[in-house]
Amino acid sequence: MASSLPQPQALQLANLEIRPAEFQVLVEGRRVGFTVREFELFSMLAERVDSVVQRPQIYSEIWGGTMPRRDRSVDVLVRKVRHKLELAAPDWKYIHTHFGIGYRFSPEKI
Amino acid sequence: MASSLPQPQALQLANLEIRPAEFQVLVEGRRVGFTVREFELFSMLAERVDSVVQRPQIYSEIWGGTMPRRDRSVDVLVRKVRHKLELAAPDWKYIHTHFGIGYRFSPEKI
DNA sequence: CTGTCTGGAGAAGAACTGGTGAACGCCTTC
DNA sequence: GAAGGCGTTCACCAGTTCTTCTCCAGACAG
Repeated sequence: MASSLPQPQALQLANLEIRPAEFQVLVEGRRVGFTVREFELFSMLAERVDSVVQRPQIYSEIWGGTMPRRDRSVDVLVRKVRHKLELAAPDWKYIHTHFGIGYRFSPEKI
Repeated sequence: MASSLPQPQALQLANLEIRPAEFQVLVEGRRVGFTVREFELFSMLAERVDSVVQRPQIYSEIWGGTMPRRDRSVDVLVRKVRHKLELAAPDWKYIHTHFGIGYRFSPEKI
């Protein structure tokens, strides 16, 4: 029957298809396979394309509360997200580091 | 929101024939033998091929209301559906788990 | 060039989610 | 009223994910 589509809002961004309702991201049809946490990070950065998001802000949006000094959770999560994106799209770069500040999401083909 | 009545004749999907009017599914001619509940789960996933359906959504569509925390009804039902499908088509995989999210229906031959 | 600080990378243990088999209760049927 | 089918619940186990730790490379200041 299919009176309505499964994903009312699927976003397109560069070569990515983002399906918030499913916690899924597809690169040129291939499923990236983020976990829930990873998807949260990905989508919060993707919502702010091209702007640098500060580390403590990322922390508070995903974990809630204030980021403890010396906490590395954000870095580790960024690494995992980068890794999975690279597996799915080896010649693209999405998350850029801004030293001492935070991260910026900008899809760039190498 | 129980969708039960308006089903046309048989649908074909991969090696499956779905007969909504009879609550039955056939794999290459063999009857899978779902119960009503099992068929409900099967068909709600099958209607959304290739998209991940969240666990609570499955629950509310089949049982109605909100899924209680810790509830395992969906898992158990998925297992039964998987089991019967496997008996009927041992070298096919239909229902895929997305950890922490839900399930996705995509017929795949092994 | 050297020292210091920030982030990248890999790995181990903890915590959590889902898989699985079985028991239980409710109906229906014989 | 006994038996079987069905749906639900429970308990235990396995696999996945999250957190944390340690070590290393790169950036920046002096």
